[in-house]
Amino acid sequence: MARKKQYIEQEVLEKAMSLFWRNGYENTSVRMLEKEMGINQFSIYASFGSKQGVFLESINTYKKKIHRITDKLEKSQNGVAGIKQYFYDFLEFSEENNVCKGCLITNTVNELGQNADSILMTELTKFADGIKELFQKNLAQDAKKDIETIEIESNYLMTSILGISVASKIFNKKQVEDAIETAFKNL
Amino acid sequence: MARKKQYIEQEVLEKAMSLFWRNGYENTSVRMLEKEMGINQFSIYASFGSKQGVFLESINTYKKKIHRITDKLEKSQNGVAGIKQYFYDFLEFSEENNVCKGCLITNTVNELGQNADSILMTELTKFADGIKELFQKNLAQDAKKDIETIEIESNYLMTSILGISVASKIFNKKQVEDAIETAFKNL
DNA sequence: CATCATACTAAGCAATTGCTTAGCTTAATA
DNA sequence: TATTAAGCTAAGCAATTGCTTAGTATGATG
Repeated sequence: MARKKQYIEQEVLEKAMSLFWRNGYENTSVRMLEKEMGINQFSIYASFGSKQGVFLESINTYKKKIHRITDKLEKSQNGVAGIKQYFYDFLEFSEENNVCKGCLITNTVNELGQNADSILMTELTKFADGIKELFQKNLAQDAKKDIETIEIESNYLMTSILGISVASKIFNKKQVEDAIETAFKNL
Repeated sequence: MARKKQYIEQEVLEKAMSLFWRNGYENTSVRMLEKEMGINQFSIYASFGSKQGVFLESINTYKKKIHRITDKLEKSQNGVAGIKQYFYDFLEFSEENNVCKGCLITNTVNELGQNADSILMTELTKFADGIKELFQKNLAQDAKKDIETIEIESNYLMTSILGISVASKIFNKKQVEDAIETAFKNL
């Protein structure tokens, strides 16, 4: 017995996510969100509680979006080759309108660091841990690799994908591809 | 025939740099700079013109500070081993009070990206290009490496050091060292 | 000692920040 | 058709942003 929402939360979240992805958390104001999401501030606060709330949901939306390629990695049976494919998949994923935005999660950790709210930080860490596990799972498909090697190489891969994430925002495609190709010679 | 400044510009810049390094550009307000630098806003604007001006000088101060280790890389004659040493030197350099702040230049590029003012962007790019040249110079000390190999491997090294810079802010020392060791296995 | 260019203090500027609220519109129910 | 719970509009809140300025203190020179 009441009025219907004139917007779909998932739809406006996609737009919010895109804005946060491009500009970072602090450099995105609620006024900017208003314009991008196409709804009034009242509606933003009614649906998501706070700017932080919109961001948290944007992170979740991002996770759903990237799930397409993490899922592919999860199902891969090609060992290191599968991980390398994930690097290339990520490169394609982080691109939009020929603008490379890196990884929203990485960008956020890099921007907020220790200052990040603890609920948010938990979400970011959970994602990173998930990726590391996928790397380890795929590394373990090579029976020659023992536990310690897998630990070392997964640490290496985590650092590498961070590098790719940042590099993709500033270097050209050839340079990033050089990096990926050389990075996997070590495994 | 006038009053003397009660502060030394280089001294207050060190403090400003440290604050920007910890918090990033946007998350550092002029009020925070006031407190950290220990001088009034009037003095800040009299000496540096604007917040942007303080930041630009902070970048220069950073360059001078990091010159200690880039200079060591410049003088190195150990080829790839010299570059690996630079990675470890950087790790130590970016640490302060047991808090790892990464690289101020990298942090800034990552935060501001395309939105950075063009004068600032020029300074950032110049620094990155300088590092890449040093990598190439050291790679070239191995006579077996041809020009194309050097180009590819320097692109790889640039991406790697970016990764180390970000990783150092979130991962523990062992994890970052794993990354460095593996990164240099096959160069 | 008097001058006066420069430095310092602290108050205040408009603009923007995240967030709230008063008053109106909508639409499913009785 | 009248009721009413929910959504929407737009104005406005205090706090903070980067920056300025009026008034005062300083100290090397004449």
